[in-house]
Amino acid sequence: MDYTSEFLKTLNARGYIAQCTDDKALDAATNDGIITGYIGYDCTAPSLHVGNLISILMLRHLQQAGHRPIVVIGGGTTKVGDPSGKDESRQLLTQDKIDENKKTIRATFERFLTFGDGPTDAIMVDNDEWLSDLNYIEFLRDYGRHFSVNRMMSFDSVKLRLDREQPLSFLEFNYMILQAYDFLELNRRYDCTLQMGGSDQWGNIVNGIELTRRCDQNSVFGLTTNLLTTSSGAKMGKTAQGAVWLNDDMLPAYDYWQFWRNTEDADVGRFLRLFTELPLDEISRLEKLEGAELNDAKKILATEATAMCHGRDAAEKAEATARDTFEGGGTSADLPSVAIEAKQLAKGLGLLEAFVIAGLAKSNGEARRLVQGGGAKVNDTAQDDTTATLTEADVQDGTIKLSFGKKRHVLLRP
RNA sequence: GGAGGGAUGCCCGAGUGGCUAAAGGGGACGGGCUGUAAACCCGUUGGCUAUGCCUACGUUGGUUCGAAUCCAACUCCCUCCA
Repeated sequence: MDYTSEFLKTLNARGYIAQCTDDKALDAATNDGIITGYIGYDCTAPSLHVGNLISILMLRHLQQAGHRPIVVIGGGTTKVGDPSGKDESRQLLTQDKIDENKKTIRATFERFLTFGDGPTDAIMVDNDEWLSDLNYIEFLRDYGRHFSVNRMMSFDSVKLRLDREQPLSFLEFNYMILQAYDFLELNRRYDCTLQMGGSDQWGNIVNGIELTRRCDQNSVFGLTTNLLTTSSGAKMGKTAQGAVWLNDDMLPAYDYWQFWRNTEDADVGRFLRLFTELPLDEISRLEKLEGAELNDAKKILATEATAMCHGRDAAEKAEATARDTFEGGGTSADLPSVAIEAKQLAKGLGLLEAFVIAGLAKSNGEARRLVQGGGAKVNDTAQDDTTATLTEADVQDGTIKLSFGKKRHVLLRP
């Protein structure tokens, strides 16, 4: 449909929207004045990853369009565990671990949103505040009666698990009720009328909307985005090292830049619209580039996306480092580096061990296979001897450059 | 509570006394081709002080020269019955 509000027009033009519970009414509401919208994040890991990025950017667009975003940290719901999209119960996290994760996740949002006390300033709340104090019997009588088990069984998050004959604990079964209650509570506390999320959250969101209507007769909205996949259908956000984290102590800005730089051709336009804030006509020009020229668009994508997450300086530094490394064929002093002791070189550091110390290989065995497969380089020279050692003679300009394949490089600094 | 079925490497899944560090597939990684892309082709995919040693087929014991494979007990899951 054709939207009239700035918020929905932007999301639509940039390809964010998958489903909306009532897009006409939401369009009208966002035109009418400031609305408050929220997205919840469970703290199952110490950092969010690119899979969460779309939703974070939706909050950002919400704020830029003159509305108020709420970030809900799932301190309470994490204790239960969302069964959506998972085959098996996740291991339950300890309270300590949850608290720790909460702390490190918070920082990420400050890059993307403006927090404060103003009418459109973002706020962050933890659902542990209201969930942990619930009284079981009271909760069941007040809210549990609004949920039909028959209906709950039909939601994908539950149905998929049952169809695949995977166990679903009663604990997890309650997740959707708690998330629904979150929405009701946010509506009461902050007049929040919109919940957004990935399309896997559709069921949970709809439950919250219904609960709010049944309890308080308020009508609220849900809006979802498509889950992020590459054109070739692969789940996005995994690299050799694991997930693509947003916190730079989990993944350096250089590696984050590299992640975007390696985008598939077919995804460039889509990603530029979703993950950068370049004007749309500029994007349509970039995505029309063909062949090797498309690489220029990928560099812009990488730099813009990295700038938003790690700052413009870090992004440009990553770009320069990549240029030196890949196009200059040389070594940039800004590649990720690992310190080693001079003593180790004096007595000769095993080649395999060096790769492990650098964090490029998980074990000597992996390093050995790399050498045997012809993918190991020292100072850009291929290595074929698994028993070789590194000495002071290998130090060039104060470092030894180790390469794992063509793309992953680390400098050892004695 | 009863009856039956199941648990294998990152995932799926074959194996039902020695030839099994365990077929096959997926994923991942490396190489080739390219454009730091995709597709395709080739290779690798438990660890180590390495012509050997250690760990591994739910857990713990047992039988055997030898067990993922046979036996017992236990744990967990699934299906049906009550």
